[in-house]
Amino acid sequence: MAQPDTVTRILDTAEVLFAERGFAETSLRNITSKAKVNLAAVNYHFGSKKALIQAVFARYLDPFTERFHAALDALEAEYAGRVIPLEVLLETMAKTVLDVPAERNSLKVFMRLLGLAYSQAQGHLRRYIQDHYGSVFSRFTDLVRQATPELPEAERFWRLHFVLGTVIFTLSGLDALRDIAEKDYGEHVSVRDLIRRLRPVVVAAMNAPLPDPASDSLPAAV
Amino acid sequence: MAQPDTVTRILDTAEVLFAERGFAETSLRNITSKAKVNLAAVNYHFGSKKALIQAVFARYLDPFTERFHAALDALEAEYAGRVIPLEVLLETMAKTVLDVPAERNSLKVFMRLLGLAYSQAQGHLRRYIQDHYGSVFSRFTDLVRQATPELPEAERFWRLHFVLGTVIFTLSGLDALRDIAEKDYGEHVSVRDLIRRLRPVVVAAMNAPLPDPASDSLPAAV
DNA sequence: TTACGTTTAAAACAGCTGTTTACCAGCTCG
DNA sequence: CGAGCTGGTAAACAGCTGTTTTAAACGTAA
Repeated sequence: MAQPDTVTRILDTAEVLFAERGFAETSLRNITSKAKVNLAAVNYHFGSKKALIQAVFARYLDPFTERFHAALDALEAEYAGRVIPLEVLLETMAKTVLDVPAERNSLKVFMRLLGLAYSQAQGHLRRYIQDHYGSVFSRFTDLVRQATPELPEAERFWRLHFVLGTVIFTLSGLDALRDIAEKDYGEHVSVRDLIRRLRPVVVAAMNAPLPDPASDSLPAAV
Repeated sequence: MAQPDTVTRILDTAEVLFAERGFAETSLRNITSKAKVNLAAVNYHFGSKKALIQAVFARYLDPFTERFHAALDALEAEYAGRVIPLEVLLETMAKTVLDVPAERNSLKVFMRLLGLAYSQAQGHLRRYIQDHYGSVFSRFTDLVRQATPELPEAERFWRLHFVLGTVIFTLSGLDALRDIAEKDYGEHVSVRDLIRRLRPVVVAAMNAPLPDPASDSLPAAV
């Protein structure tokens, strides 16, 4: 059995270690020794550790954006100008997210990486993701806007991030939570189980009644 | 006005740097030089970097658990055996969380730390928090159980973590999100604003309809 | 074959990491 | 007085970090 490409071996090993321990806690020597690759190969092929991190993300996000754009194209064609319901939009996103890493059976890794990217407050990664993949997100939020015309602009913005928090937080900490759930409720949950549970919660969150107008601070722009 | 204690100076500086850059990315030399304290002082007073990290958390969590227990005591006395409504429980928790760091005006730091603690998949911190502060959480979930008798055990467990994800995720990434919101919607949000927006969403999420039993509207992959 | 660019290998690089050591100031108490 | 303690200091420790350098092996084309 021919070993995969050196570049591929590095990426495969790096994404697992990054997901397990974080970026700063994973050294290039950890990666290269486990991948059975020479240390210098990383700098030769990727240039730097930062670039390697970005490459790990790109390997997930590039196919994701491509398929998500395609899925949205299909939806817009199907609905032919009519408003796409919110549930359909959310379902489509979930399907695409689940679909992309399925080939490598590594949804867990993907979600952990997203969680890490978010919890890295400052730095190159957030900028990189924003710059390279912000447009897909914009397109999605535009469609969500059309699907929820009754929501004020700012409210929709915040609610989208609320549910984003729920999903990333839950799926990125899945292993730890699953251990607790299994111990306390003797119930083994799969990722698919979890998404089934997430759906009604997310929909309810987006459709929640508007908050009371601010009482102890300036009223929001109405 | 005399400089604060060496121990306090270390803690004050450490919590800010940890919140800004994470634990691994913050060296003891970063902390001690900014705090104008000798490098060895950290190991002298705390023993190790790990212990310093735990001490930073303890300074928030110890007062929090104390007040939260007190607040729950008051609630149980007030309701005298009757079921405490879910909204009241959530409101009480929010108030306590807001109350604790108000003295140092550092709610933001507190939430960032919680987010970091959660995104650290493995390691000492999760164990430490679980061991030292798990009992308050258990008491709270017991009360939530009584307030939501219609929810299956496992469903309630997951929904609590869903909303926990929303809150921690949003508040710990507050600065970045606030910048976007301000730029796009010209609206400045305070933490209190955000909690006002969070309330109906969280309540709706907890009260969402139960998911379809193991339906398969999602493609079967994996 | 020679020649060439690509890929791997091992070693060295300077710099930073957490921790420990040895020492000193100032204090209290016998 | 000196012993003993506490808090603070500078220096050194061994080890790991990302990156670069040097050398060798490789496959392919002339």
